[in-house]
Parts: sequence; C-alpha cells; structure tokens
Amino acid sequence: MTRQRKVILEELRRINNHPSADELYERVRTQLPRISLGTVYRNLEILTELGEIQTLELSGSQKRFDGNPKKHYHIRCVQCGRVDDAPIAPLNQIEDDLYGATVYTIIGHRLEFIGLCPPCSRQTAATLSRKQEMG
Amino acid sequence: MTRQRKVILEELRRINNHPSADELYERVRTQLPRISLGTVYRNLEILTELGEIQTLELSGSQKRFDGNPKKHYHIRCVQCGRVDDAPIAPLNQIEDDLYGATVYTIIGHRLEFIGLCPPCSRQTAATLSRKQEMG
DNA sequence: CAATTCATGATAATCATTATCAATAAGGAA
DNA sequence: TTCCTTATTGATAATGATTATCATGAATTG
Repeated sequence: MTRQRKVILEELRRINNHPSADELYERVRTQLPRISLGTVYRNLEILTELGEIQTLELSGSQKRFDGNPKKHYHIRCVQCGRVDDAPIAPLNQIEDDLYGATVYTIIGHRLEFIGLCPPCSRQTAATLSRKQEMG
Repeated sequence: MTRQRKVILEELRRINNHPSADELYERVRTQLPRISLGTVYRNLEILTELGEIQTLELSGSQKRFDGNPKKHYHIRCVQCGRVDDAPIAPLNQIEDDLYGATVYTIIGHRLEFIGLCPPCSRQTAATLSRKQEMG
C-alpha cells in the first residue's frame, strides 16, 4: 500500500460522486503534485481487483469509479455525464429468471438508468418553454 | 437511402448476432469492396436515428449493433465479447419504482447480463478440470 | 443540362486507456 | 545498517475505437 494508492483510495471514498479517472487525477494532484495519470489508472485497477472499490463500465466511453464496492445500481445524466447511485434494491432473482432460457453461463448483470440530473433537467425545461414562446 | 446504406442495413438484419462496426465492415466489403469504414459508422448512426436499428452501448470499449430496433436486453460473453439476446421480458415498471426516489428525470434504463457463451464455458470447464488433476 | 446538395472514400485527429521502461522506493535477509 | 530483490512510480509512447475533415463523385432538382 503505497502513499499514492492510499491517497487515491481515500480521495475516492471521500467524494460521494463517481469521478472519471482524470477527474480523480486532478483531485489527487492537489495532494501529490508529482503523481502521474498512469499511476492513477494502475491503482484504480488494483483497488478494483482487491475489492476496495468498483469500476463502473457504464455506457459511453469514459469509465467511472465508485468508492463503495457493494453491489448497487447507478443513474447517469445523458447531458453532462454525471453519475449517482440509483436508490433501488438489487434484483437478486433476475439471473434465475434467465437460467435455462439462455445457453450462456450467467455470471452477473448490470443495470443502468439514464436520465437528466436536476441542473440539466432545469436547463432542458427552460429551452423547451423558450421554444414554445417563440413557436 | 444509398446503395451503401441499404447493404449495411440488409446485412445487419440478415445476421442474427450483434456485430461490431468493423465486423460489419468486413462483411459489407464482400459486396461493396470500395466502401470505407467511415461510411459504415456514419450509416449505423443514421440508421439508429431513424429507428431502423439500435446501437448497443454495452460495457467494454466496442459498441455493437442490432438489426432489431425493438427494446430487449442482451447478454455478453466476458471471454470473447460475443453478444446475444437475453430472453427476458422488458422490466416496464422498474423506472416507476425509481420515480420519487431520485432527483433525476428518468429517461430509460439499460440492463445487460454478463456470462460465458457455450464455447467459452466449455473451455473454462476444461481448464478447471485440468487444474484439479494437476493440483 | 447546369447547379446544388449530399454522401462517399480516404485519411487525419481525438481521446480514454494501456503498455513500456528507466529510475526510484520499499521491504527483507544477513 | 547495508545489500539485494522486487514492486511501483513518473514520463511517455502506443493502441484502438470512434469522429471529424475534406476533396471527389453521385444523385437530384429545377
């Protein structure tokens, strides 16, 4: 457990949103100015393997990281990319429903909600009402 | 509807698996040897906008494309990346369960199963039994 | 038929992520 | 501590899927 790894883990646990690797890199850099982006990626991978955090491979190109390794779902804003926890219980039996119906050996599942976060919701609503006024 | 777009759509509908853009490119190239990869990407995007096909933004870097635009779930092999339809009905009320519990405006959801396809299952089973013999 | 628009093919650019590699740090045994 | 071994770091290059660019060619419309 190097100093770098420790700071990365602590910082990810401190912030409750789900940063991308470069966002976390910027934050960690305030404490360790000489850290490299590669080290951040490496340690995020190692910490995921250790079960300390989890890597969210949501739709879209950029991965996001979660300081909470427990199974839960997420909701992503289509507008700005922000990710929050989705307050819904894990669907424990859904994989059983698939058992026998598929030729695959089922390992797990991933459920992701898509929506608009509050700021982007307001913005979209404002845009729509402006369009109505003009139309 | 250009010749290229027509061939891309027909080819994607003909094959029942869910190819990546470059896989589809290779197939289309047997009919249109001079087509470019950019044209394939462009038309896959346009066809998705038209609702003729759907773009699957599953976990992992590479997108996959589905000739069937109707809402349904998928299962992906972690070993080889193969994607098949998941024979399970859409969870129509799951977004209602989230309504009120989140500050987001919910637009939709994505559910993806992860597993091992039959060939990769057999391979993994063989590897495990070999390990047991040796250990 | 000329003019305009649009899609194409070829290629370059982008961008997140991985890999490489020499230099450094961290342990562990003597 | 000192030496030795191994792992990790920082810096940078490479990768690979996707997007953007842009001149050429095709299609369409008046």
